[in-house]
Amino acid sequence: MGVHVSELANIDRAAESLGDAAYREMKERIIRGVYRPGHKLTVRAVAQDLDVSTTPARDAINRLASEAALVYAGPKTVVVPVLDAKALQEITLIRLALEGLAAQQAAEHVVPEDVEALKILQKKINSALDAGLYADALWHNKEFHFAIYRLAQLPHLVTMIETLWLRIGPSLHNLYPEFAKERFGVHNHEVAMEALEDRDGASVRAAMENDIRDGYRRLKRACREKAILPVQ
Amino acid sequence: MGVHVSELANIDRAAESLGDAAYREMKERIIRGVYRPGHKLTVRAVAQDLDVSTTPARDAINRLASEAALVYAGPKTVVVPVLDAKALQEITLIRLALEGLAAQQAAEHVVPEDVEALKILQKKINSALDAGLYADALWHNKEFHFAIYRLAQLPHLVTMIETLWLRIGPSLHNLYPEFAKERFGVHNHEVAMEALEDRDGASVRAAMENDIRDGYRRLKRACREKAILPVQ
DNA sequence: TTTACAATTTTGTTGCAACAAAAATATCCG
DNA sequence: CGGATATTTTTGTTGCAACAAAATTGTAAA
Repeated sequence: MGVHVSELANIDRAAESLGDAAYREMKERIIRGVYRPGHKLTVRAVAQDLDVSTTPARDAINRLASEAALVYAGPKTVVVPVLDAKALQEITLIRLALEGLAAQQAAEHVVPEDVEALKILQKKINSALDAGLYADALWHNKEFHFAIYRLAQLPHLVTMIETLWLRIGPSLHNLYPEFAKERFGVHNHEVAMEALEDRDGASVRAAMENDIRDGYRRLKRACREKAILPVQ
Repeated sequence: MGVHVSELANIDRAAESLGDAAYREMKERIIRGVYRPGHKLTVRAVAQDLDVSTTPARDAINRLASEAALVYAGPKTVVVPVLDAKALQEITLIRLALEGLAAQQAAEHVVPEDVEALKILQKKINSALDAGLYADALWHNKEFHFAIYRLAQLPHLVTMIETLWLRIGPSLHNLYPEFAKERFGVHNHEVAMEALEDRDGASVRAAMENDIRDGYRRLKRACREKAILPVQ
């Protein structure tokens, strides 16, 4: 078995197995929109992409499929999921419950420094929108949300929310710039930060729930106007 | 042509692979308490138990670990999770959010035949308790809960709830018969069924939330009184 | 041209051996 | 005997070849 150059990037991850690294890399690519909805993934193609053998590639694909970040489209075909209205609605319902809970609990542990960090993240979102870098804006938006959710100090909950974002993430990239142009969530984010400063859990929850609902409406509208066609 | 996520339930997947079968079998054993909390699982031991090679055994272990149904207790050791107070509290919080949502939505789709089926399940719970078959009572209790949750017709949600039950399941078996003796949930279940007959979502949710909270209290108390020591 | 069917290629799965890291055991020296 | 060190065993990981099933391509007859 060969030693790979990827060790240059992360020295301290020597303990991580190739399968775990492949999983992380694939997850990142899915979230960042490298693989578009409908894209078919094969063990050997992924292995070649990541420069590993079939075993770690298969490990990564299976793990992502078991989290529903990838879905089975046939007996021997795994694809990046294509969101339809029904799935979008269900995932939004679950997101409201879980992210609402995380947002509310965040108020229990927040300290002023956390809000400062959030303000910096919000600035990054705004800058990315100004520059038209919509993929970056989406990324920073994700960072903003999870910075809040992590404050709740409920690791299981954060992990579960991540799997939900993984399921809708790919479809977001088919929708910008139309989606991002409307300055998603700026107001809701401001309200959430103010509520965090007041340690007002109910208001934090309300703000984040509004953000999720606003995103849902835009996404639903965009899905109607512009059919999301799978690639390949 | 891409496949939409909600269609996945309708697509019957081809013959089950050995890895999937191993996963199912291991999951069943964990839920039924064959492997107790703290039990260490090795690839080769599982392979021998299930009479398959190491590859499907490793697939099953990795998948269960990625769902947190098994946890890493060291660099090279996967064990059945031992519940501590903090984890129990967090999972209960998430259960309240998710199972509450499922219970409420169940009222939107319930038909009288569903309630009849629930009454039969409740009878099975009572019979098992009468006979002192506590493991059976736990099993039927699980069936009762999920029969309600499935009514919500939200497959993603049901899957997520299942992973939560998988995390606390093993520890339940360390607690009965003390745990089961108190006739868990009989009253709450009755209330839930009446609310379902009235299609009163808020009341179904309240009943199931009460059931979860009652279980949580008993579990917490039992954990305090009787330390759950890992086996081996 | 179209359709049915055979040949070929692609692809996921499975078992297994080699390897390295960790754990367990044995050994030796004070 | 005690503790440190060397040795052996256990164990997860990785790469790979063989296999069967599915998808694709090629081919020929109508």
